[in-house]
Amino acid sequence: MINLDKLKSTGLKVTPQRLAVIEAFVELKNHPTAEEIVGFIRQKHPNIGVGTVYHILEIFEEKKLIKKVKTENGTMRYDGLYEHHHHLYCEESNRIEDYIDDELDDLIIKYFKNKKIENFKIEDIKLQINGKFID
Amino acid sequence: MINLDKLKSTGLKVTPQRLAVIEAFVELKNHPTAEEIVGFIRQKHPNIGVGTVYHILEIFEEKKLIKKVKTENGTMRYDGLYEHHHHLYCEESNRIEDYIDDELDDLIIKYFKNKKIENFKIEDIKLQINGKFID
DNA sequence: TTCTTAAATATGAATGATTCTTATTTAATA
DNA sequence: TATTAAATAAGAATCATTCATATTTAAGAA
Repeated sequence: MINLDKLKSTGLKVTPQRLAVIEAFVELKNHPTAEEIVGFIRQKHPNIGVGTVYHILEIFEEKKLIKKVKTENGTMRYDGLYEHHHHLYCEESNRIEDYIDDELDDLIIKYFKNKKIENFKIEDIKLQINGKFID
Repeated sequence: MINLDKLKSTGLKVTPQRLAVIEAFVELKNHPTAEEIVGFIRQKHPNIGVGTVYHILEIFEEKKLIKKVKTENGTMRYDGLYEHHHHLYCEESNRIEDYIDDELDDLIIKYFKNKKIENFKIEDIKLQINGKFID
């Protein structure tokens, strides 16, 4: 998950707005949209600009601190976890959770060691696991 | 792949515009955007409305004739193949190809028969296979 | 500490894909 | 052939995102 140290290690300037975006990722669960992040931050910093947040998110993505998550309806959501992982989706509730499973990754890697896809060189495989959360 | 018979079997009206959208799916490869579909159709039917195409695509999706494909940059693309399948993506060229692999599906289903995900009931699993096309 | 400067931010206008509204037309059927 | 619900064309409206610009600021240098 994104944090201050990771931000510092990129060489980017540490600004109150960037700290606020990081805080938003820590506090907000479920892969927030840009608007949700702005809403969260405005509780404490009412003057943050929407454009600024979009800009910060873009920069953070470039620096591999966060990932964009495309959703069914088109609006972007953002994931504070950059490292390789999969997603659990519930279309009903719109909830998204990260799913990490090294054993599964191994299984799939092994599978594609034997069975090549013609005309395609695989670099990365992500699973979109659709279903329902039970709680 | 979508075709006239499938359209008829939904009970929807068969209109020239809908036939043209079906033709666009058959002719255009690589999961076209709404704009690309409009462009293709306008070669023969210059007066088709953009809103009409969006409306047809929405209806077709509801009736399970096509699928929406979300892309990295946000604009929707459409897939004339509805049946369960995976996608090969190349971020460089923006090309998307369908990938069908029953053996792989079996493997994954078996895996999740043993290893349940806590608090989640799986309904469907799709793979996003990122890499490069070689031709 | 103060200065310097490139980088970051706020603001609001612009864009572009998609949706909506409304009047008109048409496919299907009786 | 007449009827009618559904489909379409046209263009306005929306909404997320991007862009342009003037202002401010973080971080390193002096």
